[in-house]
Amino acid sequence: MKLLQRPKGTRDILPAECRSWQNLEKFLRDTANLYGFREIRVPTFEKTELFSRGVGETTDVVQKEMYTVTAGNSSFTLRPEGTAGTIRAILENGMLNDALPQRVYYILSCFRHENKQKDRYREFHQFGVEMIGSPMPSADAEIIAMANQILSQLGLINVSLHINSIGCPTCRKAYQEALRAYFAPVRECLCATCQERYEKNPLRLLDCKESSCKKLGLDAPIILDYLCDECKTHFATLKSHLDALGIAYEIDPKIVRGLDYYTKTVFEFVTQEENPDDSITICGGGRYDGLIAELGGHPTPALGFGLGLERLLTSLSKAGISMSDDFGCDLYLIPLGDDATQKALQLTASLRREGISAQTDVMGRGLRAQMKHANKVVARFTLVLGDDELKTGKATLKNMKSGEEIPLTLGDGFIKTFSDIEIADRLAL
RNA sequence: GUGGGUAUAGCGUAGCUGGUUAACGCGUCAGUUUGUGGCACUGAAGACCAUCGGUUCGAAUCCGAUUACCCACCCCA
Repeated sequence: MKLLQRPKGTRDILPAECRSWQNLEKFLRDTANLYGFREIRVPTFEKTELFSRGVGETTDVVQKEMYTVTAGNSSFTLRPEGTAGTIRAILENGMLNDALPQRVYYILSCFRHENKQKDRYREFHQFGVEMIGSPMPSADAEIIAMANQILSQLGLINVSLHINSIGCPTCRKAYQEALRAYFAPVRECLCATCQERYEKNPLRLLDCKESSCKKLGLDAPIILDYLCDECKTHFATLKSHLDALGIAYEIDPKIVRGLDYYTKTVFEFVTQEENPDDSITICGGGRYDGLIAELGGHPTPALGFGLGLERLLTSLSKAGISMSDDFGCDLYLIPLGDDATQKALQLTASLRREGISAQTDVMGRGLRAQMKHANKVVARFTLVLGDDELKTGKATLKNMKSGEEIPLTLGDGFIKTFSDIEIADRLAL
């Protein structure tokens, strides 16, 4: 029985749901193309060190959520996110020697060994884009605009864009000191985890859900006041670009992001819920100007975002937006008897060769049951193939939607005739 | 890793304080007289009541452990 149990935190995406995935993926690919992004496909696993260096040794993702295996003398890890491997591939293949910026996108699954909870899986799917080579705020604006277009074009109204700048290493250091100075007097009053945060990552002190800690943090210094001139200008220009694009945003000094490689701009698209604690991030990203140098490339600015497909799909269905569609077949052939069955096999084969989706009985059902089944699989037309039809070569095509019956002759012109009728019917919709 | 909840046919559920063949809806399959679906009606198949152990004359029902899932913390997509 254990055999029939999938690993914790994984999901089966069944045929009914796959239509939604396919449609969503197609939409994402098309949008990526509009913005000039080309697809890149990278390995599912990489050398472990790529992630510990790229994502950051101190992050939770690296410290306790990686699926790591040792094979031979090497350690490999299933990708916990898409950026590190993508950047590795771009550097390894010398893509930065080509015209900049490089724009790539990917649809892949990521793996994190953490506890399953609402909208979190151990294998989850992500659509991501990376733009490499531009230090300009206009690049930030384009990336954000793209994510924004995706969400709004899908009809997702109740998401809001939160942006922040976490500065460059220089100004972030100054800010961390300021935060420590601010919290130092009340340090004893913080919750246990915040005590740790004080030491390890003061930025996260502002992210605590404990109401007592929230209160203590109300008047805390915010990073935007500590940005260096360059970062400050960058952020201001980005805001003006977003205004010009008519993209609404909210400045949220609390966005920190869990991956170490971010610099300057960070942003999240978050669902709006009645209870703010129920809101969930469906898309997150930002600038990571230091990552490429960290991985051994020439210092090159870059940025991107990741969009969680599971989360996007649940948000869509919550909003009553369906990505699925009716999927059936164009013609269902209903053979009666052995001779007719063989004839139906031949006919469906040639119909399919002409690009017409055709099905026929493979269950040995009777007429009535076959009609029911044709209805079940959403056949647009049915055609009964019995002794009479085989003998006379005359048959009746039935439009399952309208009930209309159209006489036609089997034989050489049959497929062409059917094709014309089918196309006319499709256009009439 | 910590705390709370749930666990009954493919899916969604009922089964009250333990008592003979575990119920219902959806779905599946077959029929409703002869070659035409969607509706309706009739019937059938399908469950060792998560697993293991305990209490008891007797457990889906009570107790314990295990596992899985859900929710919260942490963190994130």
